[in-house]
Amino acid sequence: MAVTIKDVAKLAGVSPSTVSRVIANHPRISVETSNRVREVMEELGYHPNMMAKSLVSKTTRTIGVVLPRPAEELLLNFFFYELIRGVLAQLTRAGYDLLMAGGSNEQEELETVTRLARSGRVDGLLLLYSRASDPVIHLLRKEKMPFVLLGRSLDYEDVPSVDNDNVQAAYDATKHLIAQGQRRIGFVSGPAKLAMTQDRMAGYTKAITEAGLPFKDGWVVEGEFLLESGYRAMASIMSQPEPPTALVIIDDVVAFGVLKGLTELGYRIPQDVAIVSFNNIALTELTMPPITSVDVGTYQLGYTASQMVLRMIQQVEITNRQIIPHRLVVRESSLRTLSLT
Amino acid sequence: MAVTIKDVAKLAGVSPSTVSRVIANHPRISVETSNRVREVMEELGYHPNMMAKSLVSKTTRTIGVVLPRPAEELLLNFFFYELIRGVLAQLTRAGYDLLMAGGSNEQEELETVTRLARSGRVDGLLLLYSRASDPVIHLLRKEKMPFVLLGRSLDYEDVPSVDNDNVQAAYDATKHLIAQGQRRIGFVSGPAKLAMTQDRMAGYTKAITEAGLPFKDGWVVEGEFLLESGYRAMASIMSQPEPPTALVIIDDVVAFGVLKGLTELGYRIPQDVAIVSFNNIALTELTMPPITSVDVGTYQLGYTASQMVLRMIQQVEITNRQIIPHRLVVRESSLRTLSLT
DNA sequence: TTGAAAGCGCTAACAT
DNA sequence: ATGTTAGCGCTTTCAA
Repeated sequence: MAVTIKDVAKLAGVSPSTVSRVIANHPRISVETSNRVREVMEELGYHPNMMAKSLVSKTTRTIGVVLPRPAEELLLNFFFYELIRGVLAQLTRAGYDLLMAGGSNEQEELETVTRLARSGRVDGLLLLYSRASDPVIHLLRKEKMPFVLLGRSLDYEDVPSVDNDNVQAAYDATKHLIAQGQRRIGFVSGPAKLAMTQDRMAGYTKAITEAGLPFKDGWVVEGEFLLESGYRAMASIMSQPEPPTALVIIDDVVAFGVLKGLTELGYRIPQDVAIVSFNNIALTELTMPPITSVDVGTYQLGYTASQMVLRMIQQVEITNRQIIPHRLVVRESSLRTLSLT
Repeated sequence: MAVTIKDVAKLAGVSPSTVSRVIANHPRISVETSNRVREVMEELGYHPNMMAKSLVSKTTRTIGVVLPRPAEELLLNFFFYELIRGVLAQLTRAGYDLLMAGGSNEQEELETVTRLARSGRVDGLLLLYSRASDPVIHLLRKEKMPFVLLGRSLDYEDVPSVDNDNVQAAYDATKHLIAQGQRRIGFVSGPAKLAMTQDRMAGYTKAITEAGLPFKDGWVVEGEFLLESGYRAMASIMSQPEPPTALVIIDDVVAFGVLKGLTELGYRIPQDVAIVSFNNIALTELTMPPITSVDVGTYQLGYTASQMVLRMIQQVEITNRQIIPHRLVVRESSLRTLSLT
C-alpha cells in the first residue's frame, strides 16, 4: 500500500490537515513544523495521490490532445510530431501532463472528447485543427471546457485558436514562383473541408489572379496529406495538354510524393517543374533537389497553443486568435535559373 | 456542476449503488431497472467521474509513456512517431488512454517516473529504451509498477521488454554489403551506452570478423541520432588514408546526414560508398538514391509493448522478452553493380 | 498555528 | 435484486 498523508502525519506527530497545508505551502504554518513534515515526506518517499487530489480540487493538471482521425493513418506525421514537441515542452515547464486520446473515425473522436470533457480527466483540451461544421467545438463550448484549436474554425469566429496566416503564406509561396518567372502554376491541395486547405487555396488563387495569370481547374488537385496522394496527383495533372510548370503543394510529405512522381515521369526539378510546399520539415533539405518550403513555426504553434489553454484554465485574459509568423525558406526546387552543379 | 451518480439515482428512483452496478454491468440487476437507469444517464449526459472511480478502484485506465530526454531534441523522430502510433492503436482498442510525460534530462526523467509511479496516475508505464545502469528500472521494480521496456536492459536479463534482434539485424545488414563485394566496411554508430547501439555494433563486428575482413577503429564513429551527427561523421571518416567504401549506419535520420555529407564531399552513392541503415522510415525511399534500410517493425514494436503492459496489469502471464522480426529492404544505396539510369 | 470533521464521487461489503 | 454504510486520500471550513 502506498504511503498516504496519514502515514506522514502520524510519523511527524501532526494531523493530516497540517501535512496537507505543508504541501500546499499554506502561509500560516510554522517553519518548524513545515520542515519536520517535509523531512518525513522525504523519508517515506511520499507523493500525493493525484486521484484524491483531483477529486476534491476538480483539477487534474493534465491537458488532453485529441488526435485527428487521420493521424492514425500516418498523416501529418513529422509536422505533427514537431507540434507535440512544442506542446510537451510548454506543458512540462508548467508542471502539466499530456493525455493523448484518439478515435478511429469522426464518431469515435466525438465520443472521446465527450468522455474527456465530462469525466473530469483533463483541465483543458487541444484540438488539432478543425473541419467544417465541427460538432466537437459545439460540444466543448456547451461543456465550458477550456480548449484551443490549432488551426481555425470555419463555423465560429471567436474560438480560441492558434494558427498561421495561411492565406498570406500561400500567397507568398505563389508570389515567389511568379517572381521566378513562372506563369503556369498549379496547386496540389489537401482535404477541401479543412480550413487550412481552404486558406492556402485562397492565397494561391489571390496571387494568381493579381498577377493576371491563368487559373485552370485541371491544375488544381485535391488529395490527402499523404505521400501517395502527391504521387498520384502527378499522373493526372501532368497528363494534360498544357501541364503547369510550377506547383504549390499543401504539405511537405505530399511534396515528397510529387517529387517522386515527377522524377519517374522524367521531369527535372526545378528546370521542368518548380515546386514550393509547406511546413518545412527537416527532410525538405535532404531531397534531390532540396525543397523550398514555408516554415510555419510548427514548434511555436504547439508551444503557443499549450500556453493559451493554460492561461484559459487560470482564467487569464487571452487573445482569441494568435497568428504564428511564417517564412519562406527558399531552396533549389523553386529556382528557375539554376546551373547544373 | 457536473452530473453525478446521485443525480442519476434520484431521477431514476434508485440508490446510487444501483446506478454504480448498472455501470459495472453487475449480473444481479433487473433488466428493467438497468434500462431505466441507462435512459436517465443518457438523458442527463452522465459520465462517471474518473477521479472518483480511480480513487476507489486504484486503477486509472491510463498508460504512461516516458520520453527519453533526447526525444525533446528531435531525435528518433519518425521512428518514434511510428512507435507511438502503434502504442495508441492498441491502447485505444483496449479503452486505455496515453499519458505522455517528459523530462529535459536524466534527473528530471527519473523524477517524472517517480511521480507517475507513486501518485497513482497510471496503471503501467512504457519506457522508450534503456541505457546502462538505468535507475528508472530499479525504481519501478521496487514500486511494483508494471512496465515494459522498448529495447533491452543492460543490467537485468528478466525485464519485460519488446525488442528487435539487433545483433542479427546488423549482422544481416553487414552481410548484405559483403555479398555486394564490399571489403572495407565502416560503422556510423549511436550513443555507446544504449543497448541498441551496442547490439548493432556487435552484429556488425561479427559479420566483419566472420568474413575475415579488416576492422579498423577509424572506420567506426560514435554519434547521436541526429542528422548533423551523420553529416559530421563523414568529414572524419572519409579523410583517412584508406576510407571505407561502405557504411552501416545506426539510424535512417543519421543516414540522411551521411548522404548529405558524402554528396558534398563528391562521393557517389552507391558507386563510391554504399550505405545501409536501420528503421526503414518512409522517407528512405525518397532520397537520392533511395536508402537500403532494415525494417524493424516499428509500429509492431509499439503495438506489442502496449499489449504487454496491459497483460501485466491484468496479471496475465507474459513472455518476458518479445522479439519483433526485422527484414532488410534493399534499395539502390547499397547495390554495387548499378547502371546509371 | 493547528486539529477535527465533513465531503468530493464513486465502489464494495453487508444487509435485507 | 436493491439499499445502507463505510471509506478511498485528500482539502477545507470551522473551532480552538
